[in-house]
Amino acid sequence: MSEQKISEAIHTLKHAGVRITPQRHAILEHLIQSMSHPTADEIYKALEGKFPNMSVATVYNNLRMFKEVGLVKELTYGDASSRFDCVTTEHYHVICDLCGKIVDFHYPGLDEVESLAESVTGFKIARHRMEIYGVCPDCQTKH
Amino acid sequence: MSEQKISEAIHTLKHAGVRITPQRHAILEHLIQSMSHPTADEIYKALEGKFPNMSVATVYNNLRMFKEVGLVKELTYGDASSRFDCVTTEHYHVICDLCGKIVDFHYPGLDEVESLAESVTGFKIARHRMEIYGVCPDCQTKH
DNA sequence: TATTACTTTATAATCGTTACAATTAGTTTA
DNA sequence: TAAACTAATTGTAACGATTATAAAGTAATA
Ligand SMILES: [Mn+2]
Ligand SMILES: [Mn+2]
Ligand SMILES: [Zn+2]
Ligand SMILES: [Zn+2]
Repeated sequence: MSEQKISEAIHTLKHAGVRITPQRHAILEHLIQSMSHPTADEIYKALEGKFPNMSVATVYNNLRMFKEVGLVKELTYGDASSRFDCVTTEHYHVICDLCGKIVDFHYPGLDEVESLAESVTGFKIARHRMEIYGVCPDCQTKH
Repeated sequence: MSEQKISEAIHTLKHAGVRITPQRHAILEHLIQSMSHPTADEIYKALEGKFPNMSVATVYNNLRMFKEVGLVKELTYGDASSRFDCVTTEHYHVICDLCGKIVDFHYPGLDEVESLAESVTGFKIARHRMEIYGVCPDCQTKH
């Protein structure tokens, strides 16, 4: 289960010459075990019981670090906070307009879109992002 | 040309019971004639010669208004400012990773992605967003 | 142990955006 | 037309997420 993933991640960090501090370990563990897409502040609040003195800057610092070594991806949205995803394999997200729930959505990739964009615009395309919006099953039943 | 579009937009506004103030007209005109995707601040700066006393709040207020009546769409990005697009027909954007240039990209729409997402997740899908990232022709030649 | 580099912490600063209250301008009513 | 009402603009304060900075703590190394 997630034990496996945590120790892999720690190995990656050690290999990158990064110290495994208690705070760092806890942030990583929370990210992996939560199975969700938490914001920096959600992580901060989730850990304040265990680390009453941890600074919110520590959460941000470490999330940036994790991004740099490829352990997490940042999902950015307009006004709201960024969310962080430790599933770094290619996938999309379906987001509920009402409650904000984010669900992973695996899809074959849109290579043809990229190659068409490349030929039409002359850009050298590197990647794309896509999110799909709607109303989740829970919110549908709640009227 | 854009004259046509401006008068159509003004008609829409009047129909919505909105006064056409000089500031409002200028913001609208700039949006339509610029043929680009300006930020609120870019609009503000572009008009400060003509309206030295205009408040930045006026730009934001009117952009929100335009959005509400469907004249413009807001493109939101992570950290950076929102950009505003007065082409409200369905299209995508190709964005340069180096200079930030935004180019329209028309593509048949991804209805199959939406319907697959709907069946897989149980969401009632309403829409999606997609952006494609790469390096623009200009930035490619500048090495 | 002394030195060094890394990490955390606390807090100030930044930036885009919005809220608010006062003022101005336009519209309707008497 | 004048008064009353409504909409819009302005200037500025506030907000919220994130980053910068400097001081203090901790681990690694010599
Ligand atoms: Mn995900
Ligand atoms: Mn566009
Ligand atoms: Zn929902
Ligand atoms: Zn470019």
